[in-house]
Amino acid sequence: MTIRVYNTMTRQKEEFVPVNNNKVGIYVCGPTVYDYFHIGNARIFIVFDVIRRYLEWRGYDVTYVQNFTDIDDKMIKRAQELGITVPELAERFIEAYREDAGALGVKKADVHPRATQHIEEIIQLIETLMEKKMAYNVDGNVYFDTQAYAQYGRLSKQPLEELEAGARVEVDEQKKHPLDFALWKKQKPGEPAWESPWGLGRPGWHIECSAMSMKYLGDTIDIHAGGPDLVFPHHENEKAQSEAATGKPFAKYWLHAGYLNINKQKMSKSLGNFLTVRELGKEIDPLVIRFFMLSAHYRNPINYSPELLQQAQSGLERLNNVVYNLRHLLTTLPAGEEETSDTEEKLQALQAYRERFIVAMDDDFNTADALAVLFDLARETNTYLKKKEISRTVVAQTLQFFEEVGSILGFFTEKEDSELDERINAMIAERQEARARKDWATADAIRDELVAMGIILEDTPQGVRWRRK
RNA sequence: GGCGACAUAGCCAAGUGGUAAGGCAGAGGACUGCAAAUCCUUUAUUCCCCGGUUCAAAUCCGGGUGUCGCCUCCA
Repeated sequence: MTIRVYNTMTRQKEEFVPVNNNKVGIYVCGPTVYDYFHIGNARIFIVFDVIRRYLEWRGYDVTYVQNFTDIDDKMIKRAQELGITVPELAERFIEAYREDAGALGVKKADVHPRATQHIEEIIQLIETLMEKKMAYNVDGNVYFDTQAYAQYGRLSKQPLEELEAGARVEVDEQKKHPLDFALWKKQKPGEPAWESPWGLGRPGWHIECSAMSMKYLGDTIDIHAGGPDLVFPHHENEKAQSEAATGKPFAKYWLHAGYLNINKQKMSKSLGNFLTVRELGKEIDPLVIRFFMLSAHYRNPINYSPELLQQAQSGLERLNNVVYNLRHLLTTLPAGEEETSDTEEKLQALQAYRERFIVAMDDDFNTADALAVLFDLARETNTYLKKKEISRTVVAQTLQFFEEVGSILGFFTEKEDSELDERINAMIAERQEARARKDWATADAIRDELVAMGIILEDTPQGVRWRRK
């Protein structure tokens, strides 16, 4: 079986074949660290985190790079507003990124390069472009010459004439062509700047990704990913400058997720209609946000509303419950019941679920379909757990499967907090005694007390089970 | 003006030629001391509309309508 991915470049699904055998290089355009990121940004981090984990699970040796843009106009402006330096600003929000992304279950990238730590590489790349006459310097500002690169516009499928006609960009008299973009920006008074062959200045936005991508992943990477609004001009420009410099394809597959909308409008900083993970995470388990994102295909637009998040929470709880139940049963099921008459049949059924999961994910990472497979298995498992004879082997392997796919999707990790367990168990024992003598009032009082502590009790044929929240 | 995406039940959502997955919510039932969790039943003769191709279309083609996005910093 092979994985198929939708490539923005060709506008169709293609068979996924890495450039170098088993090695896969992925570069995802990361955040500009001038503020907390919002749930629209979060979608990108989550979606490509899952794609990364899935490729790893499928046996690829993945190197995952996600940058931090720590110098640009917005950084400078925000630092001034807050009365701190640009590096201080960057530090603050990189730390915030780590916390928020971590809460969402997003793994750290193998490398999180920062633009300001790669000025040398950026300058070298610009020099290469100057030597090749693909860039020109006007009084300390260096621009990429889009007219010198024949393929410009191919990624975004934008005819050059139309881009020009529709351009509402303010005319920069220095540029030879309106579409030309800055590789190096001359320092303005009070701005951070670095030495360069063209004088003091700072890198343009697009060039940092090219330079860092090449440094960590080579001239041609397998997957270059980002938000849909990066297709043009950011990725188009990255592609142009990179390929102009190396003469090689920059990325084999271009992946772009869909928007996260709110009230049917794109959520964005500039529209001011955004909701940060930091804020929302106070009201709801951030993993619910993650589940919500994965409940639709990553390329489709999804609309945010509190009601939909509520739906997602219910759905995730259903899956969490079956995993809780399996874990609980594994601790209470007596030894010596490894197999029952239908063990073989159940294990085969489990194998079929595994295959369905793979088919779904192989098809352009269809997490919505993959979750449906888990819901089907959840129903079958719940039914099985009501039976008189339960095979320990089936329980263990079903749990193992849930935990395995959980490690791809980012769910079902066991939370440990043993310090409370003892007290909870004592209260449960006390309640059981009350129940034994049919003292329902005491039993219910203890249960209410536990609920107040965030513990939910369930009386099951296999004993009392408790879980958090 | 150019380019593009999307339109499936009350809500969310998969499905790209073979006769509508899954989740949430609702209703009824089972289980339970009561709950919780769970299970069963139930909710689209139909996939925005109109044509066409085909034995067969939600799926392909043409036209239309609607919503959104990109073309400017944005994930």
